[in-house]
Amino acid sequence: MTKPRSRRGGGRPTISDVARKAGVGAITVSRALREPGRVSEELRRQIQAAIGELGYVPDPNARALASARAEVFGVLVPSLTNNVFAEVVRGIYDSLSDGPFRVQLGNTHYSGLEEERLLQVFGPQRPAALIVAGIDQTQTSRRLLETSGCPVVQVMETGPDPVDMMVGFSHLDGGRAATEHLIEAGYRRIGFIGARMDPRSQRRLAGYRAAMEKAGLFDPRLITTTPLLSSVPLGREMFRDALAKMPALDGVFCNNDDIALGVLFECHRAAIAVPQTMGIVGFNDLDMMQVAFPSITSVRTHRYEIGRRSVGMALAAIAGERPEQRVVDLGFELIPRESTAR
Amino acid sequence: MTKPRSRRGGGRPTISDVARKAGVGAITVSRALREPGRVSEELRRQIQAAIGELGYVPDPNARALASARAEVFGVLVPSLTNNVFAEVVRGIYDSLSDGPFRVQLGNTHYSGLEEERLLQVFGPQRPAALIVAGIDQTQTSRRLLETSGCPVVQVMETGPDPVDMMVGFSHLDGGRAATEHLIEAGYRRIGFIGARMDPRSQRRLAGYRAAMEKAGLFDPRLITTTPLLSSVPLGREMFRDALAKMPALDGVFCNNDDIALGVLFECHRAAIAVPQTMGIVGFNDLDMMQVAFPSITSVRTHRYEIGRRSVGMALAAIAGERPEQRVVDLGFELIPRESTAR
DNA sequence: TCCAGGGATGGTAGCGCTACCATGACGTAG
DNA sequence: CTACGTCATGGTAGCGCTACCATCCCTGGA
Repeated sequence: MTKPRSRRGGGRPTISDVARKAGVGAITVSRALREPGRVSEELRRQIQAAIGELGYVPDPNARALASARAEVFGVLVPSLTNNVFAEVVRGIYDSLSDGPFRVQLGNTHYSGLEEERLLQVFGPQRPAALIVAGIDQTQTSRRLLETSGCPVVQVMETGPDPVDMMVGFSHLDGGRAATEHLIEAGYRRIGFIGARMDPRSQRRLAGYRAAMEKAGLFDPRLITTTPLLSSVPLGREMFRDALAKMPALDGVFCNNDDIALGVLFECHRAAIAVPQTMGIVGFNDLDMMQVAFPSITSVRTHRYEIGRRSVGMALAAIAGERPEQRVVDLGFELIPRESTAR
Repeated sequence: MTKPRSRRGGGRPTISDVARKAGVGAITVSRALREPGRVSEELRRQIQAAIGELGYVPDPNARALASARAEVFGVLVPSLTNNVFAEVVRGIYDSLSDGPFRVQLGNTHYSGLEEERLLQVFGPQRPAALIVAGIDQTQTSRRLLETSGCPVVQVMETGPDPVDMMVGFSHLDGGRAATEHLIEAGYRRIGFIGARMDPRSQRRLAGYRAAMEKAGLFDPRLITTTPLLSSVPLGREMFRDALAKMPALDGVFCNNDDIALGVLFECHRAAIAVPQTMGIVGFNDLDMMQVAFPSITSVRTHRYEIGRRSVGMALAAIAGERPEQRVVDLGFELIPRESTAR
C-alpha cells in the first residue's frame, strides 16, 4: 500500500475528481467532453455542473498521450516579423481560436536544415495537422511530412506536386503580371530589385524575366539582388546601387513592398519624379501602399485568407472529408496606382 | 495476458526501445538525456549510439505528464501582426531555439477576457514560464499568473507592482520625451494622434499631456484618438480629422510609427512642409523612419531585447537563481531627425 | 414469454515518461 | 575486517487521460 504521489500537479482537479463529484465514471466525463451526443442529457448536466464548480480544465498532455494525437497544429514559417507571414499566421490563429486546437509555431529562419529540425521535434508531439510555408522542402523534410500521419498543408505557393494539400498562388505569374504592367505603361528599362532571394522571390524574378524577354527588353544588368533580409532601408540602398549600375533605369519591379517604399523615398530624396521618370511596382500590397505619396502600384496577395483556408482544409481532412481540390490557388490582383500612372 | 495496445503511436521508437538496444534500463536513458553528469561516460556513449540509430526523439507529452512540468514557455501578446510584438516574440523565439523549450503563443486581441481564457488554457499545461505583454492584467488574470507556479515575466512596460518579474520601459516618459522634443524645437500647437488606445498608448498620452501642461500648451482639442486598430491609412485619416478640428496645428506626436507615416504622406499630398509647417514624431522607431523623406523623429524602443531579456530572466528563475532585480527598465531613446529639424 | 439488438455507462489497462526508492559495488574511516 | 557513506544503475508505480471491451438496461419482434 503506497500513498499516491502527492499530487505533483499542485492540486489541480482531475477528471476523476469531476467524476466523483458528478457521481459517474471517469470515462463518462471524458465522453461528455469529447462526444456529448453519446451521454444522456441528465448526466451531461451534472458533469457540466461539477466541472464548473471545480474549475476543471483537461490536461492536454495527458490527453495527447492517451489518444496518441495532440490537439496541436504545427505551423512552420520562415520569419515571424515579415508582415507576409505574420498575416498568414494571424489567419491561422483566428481560425483556430474557437476550437480545441492549439498552435505550435516554428520559425525556420529561411533555413531548410532548421525546418528539418523543427519537423523532427514536431513528430513525437503527434500534431493534428501541419502547415508549412513554401513548396521547396528538402527531401528529408518531405519524408517527415509524408510520414507524419496527419494532414499537411503547404501554403503561400501552388505547385505541381503537393505533399498533401496546398493553398497559395503563383509567384511566377505575379512577377510576370507586375512586369507586364510596367511594360504596358510604357516603361522600358525596368529593373528588378529583390532582397532575401528565397524560392518565392526567385519565382517572381523568373516571372519578371519571362515578361522582359518576351518584350525583348531583358538585360541581366537590370537585376539587383542580395541575400540580406528585406527592409525599407535596404530597398533604398539597392535602388541606389541599381541606378549607379544602370543610370537609364526608368522603372523597377520590387520583390516586395518594403523595397518599393525604400525606392519611393529615395526618389523623393533624389528628386526623381514618380511616375514620370521612374515607375515603381511593389509586391503584396501592404495597406500603406495605397496611402503612400504617390500611391504605389502593387500585387495584392491574400495572406490572411491563405491562413484561414489552410486551417479550413486541414480541419476538413481531420473530419475525414475528402477535399474537392487538393491544390487551391487563391490568385492575386495587380492594383494599379499613381506610381505607374504615367 | 492482453496484447499491448498496438503501438498507437504509429511505430515511433520509445525510450524502452532505446534502453533495450543500449542494454540499459529505461530510467538510465532518461537520465542520460536530462542529467548526463549522473551517467557513466560509457553508458552515455552506448545510449547516444542507440538514439542515433533508432532516431529516437522524446515525447514531450509523456515527459510533461510524468514530470508535471512541460518544457513550454507560454507567451501572451495582444497582436501578432503589430511589428512591436512581432519583434518581442522574435526575441523570445531566438533566445529559446537552442534549448529544450517550446513556445506556446497566445493572441489576446487586446482583450482582458481573452487573456483570462488563454491563461486558463495554459494552466493545465504546466508551462515552465509565462511571458505576458503589459502590466494591466485583470484581477482574475493576475491570480492565475500568481498561482501558476512558474516564473512570470510581464513585458513591454515597467510598473510598481510586478506579479513576479518585469522587462520594459516607461511609456509615460517616452510620451513626455517626444512631446518635450517638439516643444523645444519650437512647435506650439502640438497634436496627439493615437489609434487603438490600449493602456500603453494611454500612458504615452499621459506623458504628452504632462509635457503640454507643464509648458502651458495643453488643449483637449489637440487630442485625436480612436479605438480602431492602428495602420498607416488610419494615420492619414486621423491627421485630416485633427487638422479639420484644429487648422492651426503645427506639430503632431503620433502614438506609433504607422500613424506617423500616414501623417507624413498626407503632408506630402496636401503640400504641407515638414518640418517647417508641421513637425512629426513617431514612436518605436521602425527602421523605415530613418529612410523616410524627410526622415522621421521617433522614440526608439528595444523590443527584440525585451524579448531576449524576458527569456533570460525566466531561465535564470527556472535554474533557481534569484534575479538581482525583478524589474528591468530597458529605457528608450529619442532619435531626432529631419521631421522636427525646423 | 424470451431473446436479439442497440444505446448508455463503466472497468481495466495502458500511452511514454519520470519520481521515488531499492540495490549493489566500491571506497573510506575506525 | 566491519560499518557506513557515496555513486551508478535499475525496478516499480504512477502522471491524467482515453481505447477497448464488458456490462447493463430497455425496446421490440417472434
